[in-house]
Amino acid sequence: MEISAKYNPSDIENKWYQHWLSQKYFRSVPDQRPAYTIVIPPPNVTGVLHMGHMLNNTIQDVLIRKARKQGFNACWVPGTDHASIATEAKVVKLLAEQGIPKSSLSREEFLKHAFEWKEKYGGIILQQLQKLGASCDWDRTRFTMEPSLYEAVVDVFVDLYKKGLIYRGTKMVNWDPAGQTTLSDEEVIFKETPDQLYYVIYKGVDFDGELMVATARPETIAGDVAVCVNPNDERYQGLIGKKVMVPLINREVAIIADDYIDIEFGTGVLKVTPAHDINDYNIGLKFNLPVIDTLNADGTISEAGQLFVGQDRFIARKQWVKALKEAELLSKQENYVHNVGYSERTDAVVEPRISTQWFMNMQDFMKKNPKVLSSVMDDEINFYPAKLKNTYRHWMENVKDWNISRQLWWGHRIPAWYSTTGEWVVAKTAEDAVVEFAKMGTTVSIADLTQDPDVLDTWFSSWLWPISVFDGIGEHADKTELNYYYPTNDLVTGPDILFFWVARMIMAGYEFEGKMPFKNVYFTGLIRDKQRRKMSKSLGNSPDALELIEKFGADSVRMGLLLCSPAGNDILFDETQIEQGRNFCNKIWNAFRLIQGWETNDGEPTNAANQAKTVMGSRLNETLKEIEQLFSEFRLSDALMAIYKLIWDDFCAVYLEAIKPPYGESISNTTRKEAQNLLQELMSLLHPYMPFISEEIVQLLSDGNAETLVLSSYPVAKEGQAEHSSLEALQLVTEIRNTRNTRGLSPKEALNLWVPASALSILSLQDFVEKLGNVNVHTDVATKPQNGMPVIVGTHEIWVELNVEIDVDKEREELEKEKVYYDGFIASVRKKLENERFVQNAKPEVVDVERKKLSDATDKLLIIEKRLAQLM
RNA sequence: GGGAGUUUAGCUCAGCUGGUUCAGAGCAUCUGCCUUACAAGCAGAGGGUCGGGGGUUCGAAUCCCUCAACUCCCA
Repeated sequence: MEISAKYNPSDIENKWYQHWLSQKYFRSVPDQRPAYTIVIPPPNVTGVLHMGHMLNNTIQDVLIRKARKQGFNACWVPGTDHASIATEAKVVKLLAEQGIPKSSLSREEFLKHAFEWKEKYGGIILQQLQKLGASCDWDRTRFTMEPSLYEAVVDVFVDLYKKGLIYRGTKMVNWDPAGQTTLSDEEVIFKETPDQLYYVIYKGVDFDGELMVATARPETIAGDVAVCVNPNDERYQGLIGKKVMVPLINREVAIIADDYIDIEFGTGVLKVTPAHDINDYNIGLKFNLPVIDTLNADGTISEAGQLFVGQDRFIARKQWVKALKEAELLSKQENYVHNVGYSERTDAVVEPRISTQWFMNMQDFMKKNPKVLSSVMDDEINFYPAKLKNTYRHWMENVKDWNISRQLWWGHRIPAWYSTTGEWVVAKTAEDAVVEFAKMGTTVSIADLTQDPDVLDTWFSSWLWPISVFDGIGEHADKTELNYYYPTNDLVTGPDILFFWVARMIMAGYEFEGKMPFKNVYFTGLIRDKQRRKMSKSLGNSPDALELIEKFGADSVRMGLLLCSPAGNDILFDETQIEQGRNFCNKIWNAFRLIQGWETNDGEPTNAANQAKTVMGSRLNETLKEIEQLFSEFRLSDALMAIYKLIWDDFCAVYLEAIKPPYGESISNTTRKEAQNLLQELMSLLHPYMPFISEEIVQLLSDGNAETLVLSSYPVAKEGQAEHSSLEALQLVTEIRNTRNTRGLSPKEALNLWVPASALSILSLQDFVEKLGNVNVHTDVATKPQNGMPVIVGTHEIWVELNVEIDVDKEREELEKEKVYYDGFIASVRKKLENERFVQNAKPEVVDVERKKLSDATDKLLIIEKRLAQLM
């Protein structure tokens, strides 16, 4: 059979994925085996696969595939998140393009459109994950708004309300004028923004003079209800209690004093606008000031704003500035950089706004669930990297009430019901609401009731995900599966949603299940480009994920991403990393080609082959142990590197070269079989990382009769196996090659080598060394020739015969250099050993090591000096 | 403004509680090879005052102080 010299992934990857699916290898149902569970961080229904998803899901796939092969009942639950605000915005935009304004639709009509949209686009990302090789149990695909998960969210709301942990209140909240909804504090992104600071003149009413107020927001002047100074500010001592005129609006307001005011900032005078700033709001409460809301929900000026009514706030700002200038009430303006809050979803500048919303009382919640914090701090839940524990604690200790209502239609509708008189109750259904009203002594009929129009924050459903995907929560909960799969094992996600999601899943886990939702959280880094910029659509620096898979194959992409991604570190993406993956695939492919291409004979294996087998077996065993250690620390990147080196260096460069028969000759059937078995084991080891090529090779090795690598058992290190060190033997081979290289000798010409009988570790691998170094080993040192040169390996003096003229001067020069080094080295070790304090204080092992260093170095120095003497 | 973290080879990163000839890996670079598995390859090699300064110690990349630069989180 002719095998292509290059590995071509695309056909192979599709073929195997379809096969795995059709055989239901990824399916998990509870049985007697221990479960190993991962729930996917549900991608947004509006999303398409990007680099971050690929990294994140590759890591999950590695973990779940390894667990599956290790005999766990591995269950990876996929699904999507309804992404309330982002999806609603998309649907609104799409409808607008069709000439349908949202306002022309009823809630039901709008939702019909939204669900159609979700059906059409919502699953794309999951299909894309299949290209990557994700071994999810697709039969378990869930969606945060499907009926049972929807019901769970409503039940949880009612439950928390009854427990007194949810309340309805009027507070200053974050308002997104583009999405026209409130946001939680976590959804506001603060960015340093260049702006202008305007110095506006407020004329005195009952005193001669004026006050200057520095503000970045002149368009809110109409909402001013006072100006405030610091009581200790000498400049304004006499003015406190007097009045000034609000510019252009001509409203008299009082000058009040509060030590909140920063004397240093601006002019030390603050205009108090309670409707549009949280600090002003607090001052307003303290001084019992009125609230004048000068903005509409969409960010335009309201009637109460008096001037420029209906204009957008930023246009109104310019108009205000112009008008102030014209009235000679603007003293100056200067550049000013400050932090401005932007909506995480729409990127609109967030407005502080007083509004009646639903909140979760986090202080009480945390008091009730101390494990939420302690489990992470005490490493019951492990964070990788652990440094994020600090961030977590800091947030938890300062946690604020969670605004959970959103003024949107796409989401879980809040189960609160209002009577015609404005009274309200929380109840799952209208029928229940009637009962609740009755308890309050109010008789209402269902027809009198209006349900709260708002929906819940998306994270108020996502936080249940590890429980709700197993239908383990809510009125119709069936805990059979939950009891088996929960707590889940690992969660893989980005640090950017530590608070949004990870923290809240932990909260939900303890509140509703009394148990942690997962044991380990692996935080991936962000993927950046080579210049350390974030990948973004606007920069256009994000490669198309599917194109990459198309071009290089999923295995290569997976490897390229993982090789450079220690936990928590950002990844600087560079296509050359993927090329490394591709090169590795090609290397494996060619190793396979070599083995398959050999003609076999019935003879015994050569000594070299037997020795190579010992060496390889030893390296494999060591690497298996190393990999288990690395996995236990979630060092997936290092584990992959260990496998890479095992295959490339130990298997290909050493083992295969050692067993390879001379050109045109056949190989012992036994040896070839051993090589095939080794390759199969290596592929099994690699499979979690590179599932496609490994499966292809293993099936080709067995003509398709091998058990699938998806399910076959993962290689296990043999305990107590005596490891055979090939270190000195391989070092000798390198020295021989180096000797050849520097003297321009052909690798084809065999050299004679004299090895002393004391060099046991080398002589035990004599044939192996002869094969790899192309040398003939002699042990009778007395017969060594004069025209040779010594090679020092460990403390052994090995002699190579050279049939070329030796450049004595150069030889001597090099030896002199080495002599200088060893002289210095010996001196430093001696100094250490002669230091009594060292010998007394250091651990005995350490002292012994130093003594060994001294004696080894002395031996080497002797060899060097002897050789130098010969060259004189 | 408050807090956390980072700084080791050209690049990306390992180096755990101070002590193996400890300064390492991969990639990149350089040299020599079209050796019939693989040039997407083979065989070798070079490269770092461990951010600066100070300290503790017999001994510091590792511990302490200080300065600098960068990153993230929170207000």
